[in-house]
Amino acid sequence: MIHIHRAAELTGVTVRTLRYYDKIGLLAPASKTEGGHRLYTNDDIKCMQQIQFLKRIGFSLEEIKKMLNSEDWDWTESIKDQLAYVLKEQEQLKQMESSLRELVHGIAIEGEEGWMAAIAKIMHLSSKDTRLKQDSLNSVFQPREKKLLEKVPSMASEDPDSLEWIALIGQLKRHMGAGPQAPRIQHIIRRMDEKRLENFEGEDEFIDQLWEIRMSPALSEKMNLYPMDQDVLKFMEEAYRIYILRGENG
Amino acid sequence: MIHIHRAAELTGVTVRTLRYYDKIGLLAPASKTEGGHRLYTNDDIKCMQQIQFLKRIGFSLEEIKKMLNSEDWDWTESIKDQLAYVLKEQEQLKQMESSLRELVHGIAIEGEEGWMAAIAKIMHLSSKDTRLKQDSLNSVFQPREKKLLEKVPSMASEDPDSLEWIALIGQLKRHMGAGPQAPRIQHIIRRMDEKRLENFEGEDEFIDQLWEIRMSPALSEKMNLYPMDQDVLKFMEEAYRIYILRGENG
DNA sequence: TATATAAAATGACGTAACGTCAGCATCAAG
DNA sequence: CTTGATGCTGACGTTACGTCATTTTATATA
Repeated sequence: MIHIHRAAELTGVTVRTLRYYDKIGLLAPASKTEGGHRLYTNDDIKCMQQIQFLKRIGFSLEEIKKMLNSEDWDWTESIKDQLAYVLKEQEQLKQMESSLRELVHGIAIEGEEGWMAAIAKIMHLSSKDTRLKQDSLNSVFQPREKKLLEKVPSMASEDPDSLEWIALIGQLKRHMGAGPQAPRIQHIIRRMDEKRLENFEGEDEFIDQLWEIRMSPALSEKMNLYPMDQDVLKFMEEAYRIYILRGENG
Repeated sequence: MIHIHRAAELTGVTVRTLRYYDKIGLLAPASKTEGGHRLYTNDDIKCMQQIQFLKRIGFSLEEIKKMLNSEDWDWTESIKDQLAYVLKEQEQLKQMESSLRELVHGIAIEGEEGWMAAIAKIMHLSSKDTRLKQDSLNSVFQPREKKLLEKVPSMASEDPDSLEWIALIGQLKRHMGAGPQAPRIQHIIRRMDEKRLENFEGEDEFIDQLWEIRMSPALSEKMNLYPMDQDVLKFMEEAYRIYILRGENG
């Protein structure tokens, strides 16, 4: 005979929870004192732990009650249902995660002041009509080039290559104040050039086309490329010019 | 001037929701008629869509209200928090999923009558030790070095420098197959070395210490550093050795 | 202008799983 | 018999609305 405080300790829940479960008829203690104090047995504790488990895998108290009460319960069915539900929840959370990462990347590059713009941009992208994006994509590129386009950094991606593009652009923006010939900037540019060669080798006319798109913010946004400010682009061009010149001379 | 039914259509929520948001002070319509009918403007609709977005990524109405009201809000902080929360939820759901799958398996083997036994087995797996972490951090580093530690890439970090570290490690891992002397690898290593000099100049013994921690996966994980596999570390050391040698010779 | 009808308003109650507080009863020890 | 610790019940609060029930307003037609 265990009183309620000890039972709460043993099962890891609060006293209130035990009383609540008693009240809703989920788990009544084996006996009570004359004064009405609840007295739990070891079996009650075990039952409680089972309830905790079923709760952890996502069943509601109402469902658990039904399961424990009815003798012949279709376990396979409810477990399958629950599995489907859990999988759906995971999908949703993944979407949330990707939206949040977009926001993180957006703010990292645009600075905190640009959050409103960042949200506006992302809102546009994550609106339910994904077909518009496909349409504009189809209108500009041929099938062969669409495969290449997948290698271009899109904001939501976690893949290391895309991630570094975003990181490099962010650093470029952050250190713009040092001027285009600063070593730190030149290192970034060199790294960008390396990556350009590695990822898009021999596809120069494709790159050119892409470049033009980036110069038009509206089009870039439609196509889900990471939007870059005009001043960053100008700065980048300038730094790149210097990089090429040094390469030719030294 | 749009009345409430149309506004509900445009934003994809119910009429009740709009009235509710008005009541709790989250979004009041721009004006009302004499009789008290709510009249929304286009700006109201846009605001509503922003609210919908913030809701979709998991913020509560209370949080959204605070965000929209206060002018200077720490977006990075709340977004980071939210991301952490979402990731934690995903972890939980994954655990649920695996438990559910085990249950399916268990019932398939034991038969429906054995479900009690199946649950008992699986219950064993779910213990909960989440202590430590701050402790281990305090025990290894002095205060001065903890400040430096903040510059080290942690998994939840959003700033471009940290992001690139993660991206570089990811790429290293991905292209390990090419061997340590491949140009692509050597470029990554060079970039890492540049960043090391830029971010941690003159803190060599700290770097060494960090390196040791990274060699111990358990400790590294506890401290929330980006987890690196042993083989990646070995590979990186080898590639770095080659990089240094080439620098000395050429 | 009177009326029929659609649409809008407010208010109350319900949800899931408890937390928190108030006020009173009971238990074990001294 | 007192006292302090513990337990009891009941009520209200939480989130983001859904679902009535009742009443008021807006608009179109006769």
